[in-house]
Amino acid sequence: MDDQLDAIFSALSDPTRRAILARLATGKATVAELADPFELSQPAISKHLKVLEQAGLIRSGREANSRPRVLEPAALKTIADWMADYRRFWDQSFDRLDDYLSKVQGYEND
Amino acid sequence: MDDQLDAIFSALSDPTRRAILARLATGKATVAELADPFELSQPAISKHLKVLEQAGLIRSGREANSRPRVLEPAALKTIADWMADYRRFWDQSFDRLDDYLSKVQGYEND
DNA sequence: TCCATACATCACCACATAGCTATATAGCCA
DNA sequence: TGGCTATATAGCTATGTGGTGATGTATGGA
Repeated sequence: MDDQLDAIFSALSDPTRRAILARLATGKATVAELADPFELSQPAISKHLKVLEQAGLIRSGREANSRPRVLEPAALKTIADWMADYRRFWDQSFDRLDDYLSKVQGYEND
Repeated sequence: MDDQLDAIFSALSDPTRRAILARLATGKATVAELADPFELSQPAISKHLKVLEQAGLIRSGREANSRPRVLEPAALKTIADWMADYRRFWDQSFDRLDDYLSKVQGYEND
């Protein structure tokens, strides 16, 4: 799971890849559609997509002869969980809300 | 600010650096203390610390002839803010809580 | 069957990164 | 001043990453 964090953070460290995720947040897209905003070659985009897919941030589908990508949000939850340990450092009010929610939702309280 | 995200995500993509942050979450520490758990040379640790510092994730102090590091949580908030755009994809209940808090805090004065 | 489309993969290059050892620098103390 | 401690920097090597153009592969249609 350390490896997973490595892969996810590393994938997110590139602005092209973050832009691709932002596009996929609006819905699935083909490789050509994802490549369109960039001045990069198609193989370069395919490489970025491979990095994102291996990090678990996106998935590939198959429709006719295109391979549309979709966002895979679970991977982002992985880093949100990692960050939870640090949240208290930057946002105490967040902690208060979290406490409130735990109680409301009936989660256990430690 | 894209550069900042690059630097932060890139810094977090290394398990040694994440372990260093975890240690610093328990309080400030000298380079020697931070290096202790690892089988790496002292210069290797100093390099990692430089990466973390340039990403804004830690700060250096000065005490006698040591240079203790402390956590700098604001940088983590930067990526939390980036992730906020995606939170709806993995946790709808989180959204509900967030709405609740915005309202509650809208009537508070802190 | 043959061609076009959409994409993946290959082979290569330039540069960045992580590690090492050796050495430099800064503060403290005798 | 000289020496000890703590840490940074320099110089080197090996490997990883991001880009390219060329080529391979799968699907759909004429």
